[in-house]
Amino acid sequence: MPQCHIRKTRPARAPDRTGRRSETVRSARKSGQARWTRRPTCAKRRAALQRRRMTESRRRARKVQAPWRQERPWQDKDRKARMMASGSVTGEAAAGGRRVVTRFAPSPTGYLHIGGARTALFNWLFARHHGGTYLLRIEDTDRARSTEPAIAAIFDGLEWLGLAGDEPAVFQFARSDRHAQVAHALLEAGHAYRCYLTQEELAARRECAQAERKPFRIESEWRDAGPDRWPADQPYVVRIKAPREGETVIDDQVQGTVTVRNEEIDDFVILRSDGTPTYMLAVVVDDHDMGVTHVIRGDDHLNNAFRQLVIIRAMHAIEGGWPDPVYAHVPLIHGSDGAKLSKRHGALGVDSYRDEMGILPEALFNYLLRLGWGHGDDEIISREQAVAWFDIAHVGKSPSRFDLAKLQNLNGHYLREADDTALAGLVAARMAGPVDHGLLTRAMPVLKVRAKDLNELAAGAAFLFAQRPLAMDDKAAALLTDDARDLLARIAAILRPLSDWTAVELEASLKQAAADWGLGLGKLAQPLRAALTGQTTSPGIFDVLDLLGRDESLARISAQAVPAEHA
RNA sequence: GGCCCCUUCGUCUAGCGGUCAGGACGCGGCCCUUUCACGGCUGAAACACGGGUUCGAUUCCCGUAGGGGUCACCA
Repeated sequence: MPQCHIRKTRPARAPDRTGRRSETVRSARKSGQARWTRRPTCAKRRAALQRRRMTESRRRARKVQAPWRQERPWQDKDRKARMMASGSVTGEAAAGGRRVVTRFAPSPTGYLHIGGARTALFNWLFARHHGGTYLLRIEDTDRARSTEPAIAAIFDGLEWLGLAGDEPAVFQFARSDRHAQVAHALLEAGHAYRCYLTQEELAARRECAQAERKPFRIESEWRDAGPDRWPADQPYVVRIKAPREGETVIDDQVQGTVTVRNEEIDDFVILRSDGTPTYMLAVVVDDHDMGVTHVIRGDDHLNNAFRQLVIIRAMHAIEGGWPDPVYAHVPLIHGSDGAKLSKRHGALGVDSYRDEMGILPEALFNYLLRLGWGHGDDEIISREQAVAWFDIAHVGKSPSRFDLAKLQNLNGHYLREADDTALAGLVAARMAGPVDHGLLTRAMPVLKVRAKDLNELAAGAAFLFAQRPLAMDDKAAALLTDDARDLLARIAAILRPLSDWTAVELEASLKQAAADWGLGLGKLAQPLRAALTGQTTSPGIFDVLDLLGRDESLARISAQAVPAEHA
């Protein structure tokens, strides 16, 4: 009984949320009315406006009669009936009792960018939360733009974030026969037609419409042409027959109820003149064949959803078993200046965050999760918590900006939490010379608290493996005055006979020395730090001494020490 | 331009008719401290605007302004 797709289980979000979302203000009439006041003499416009007003008041009435804050929509028989009558509704179809299947479907045009990564994350999370399946599909039908390295980069990035698919990825290009098969089924059933319009003709019409300042919509005269009129040996595309009356409404899990008049949807191409499928056809067929129940993607696809639904419903009419998927169109991520994310403002591939910026996957995961989704006041959210808490209902409707500072802050947190051995391995790869892993690992606890990315961590660790004579930075050099050098000589004399070279022991004797000399500990610590690390910032000085060990420490101190009498 | 969507501190967000509008990043101050961090405390900082509905709107409705998306034989 494939026709029954009414959801029997509780929906992903609470009914009251549904209500609020569904009552979202639509601005459908805005422009229409504005135009009306400006151009009152156009009868055609007046008629159109009238139509729109009627649909609007009908909608309003529907809202009043259906207080779905309290009632579950699918229990409201009137509402359901109204919706059936008024056209169609998606959202309550699909997944009725079925296992959740989501998918991430990037096109391999270079790298996995940050917006795509978040889409993948939401799909993964949603599937995990519902105990469903998360699939991957590479949309490589654009042969010119799809390359092996690009595909590898996407898998690589996903894996790094822990978002690899549950099954081997589907490659769209390999399925073009199946896509064409569906197109032909549509053709045979009369839901699609051969269109012999050339691209030149189309371009001319488009221009013409533009000249008259009228909206352009393809209206092919081939829509109803029978085989008797088909020109022989002429190339043709296959266009879907989109409905021309009524409206289509999508009950989007993020955007709420979105309604589009069917006259806005044109007869788009599903099969090119060379027989290859278009994206619009391919997604629909693949999603169906892969059993995708929930389509979670960027809201730049919201308009496409209405087109895709045309195909889905036509196929459902032909063979059944093509339920509307549940849609969730997630707002896009913008750059720090609010404009569309571009390479300039951090729309880098996730590999850049990993390789160049030294970001940990946990940090990016957490950051991306919080970008557009919230769970009360929670900021630090683990993978497990994310799976337990994630829901579409709390995905925001407005686009968000990418904030590098916050990502780095989060990264600092996960750095501090990270395992020292693992971290040492990561840092070692970023160090110039050879490193002692044992030493690096021992130093990690005091190093990682003062870094917010792996590069800073590597920079902070550099002193451990520096060769003498130590390079001094400007501030450190300025610190090593004659007085300071004399002090270093005296410190060396105190330290050299020490039997126990431990942080505790060192601290005790240096504090004693400072007291004996009537100096603050800082007076000793800063020159010592400069001599030992070549810098003015480092972990605690006793830790540095301890880490470096007796011989290396004394050697570095002696290298800078000059007793006063010799100065 | 048509269509669609969005609008709470600079940024990410909580908020579901009555809150001192909460948290986080960033920014300022203080504490801790040998430096730098970490940590703790603390301060400045927001409901785009205009109309309704209501005893009462950040919250519901309408509009204005601004922002975004989309309009291919690209995906």
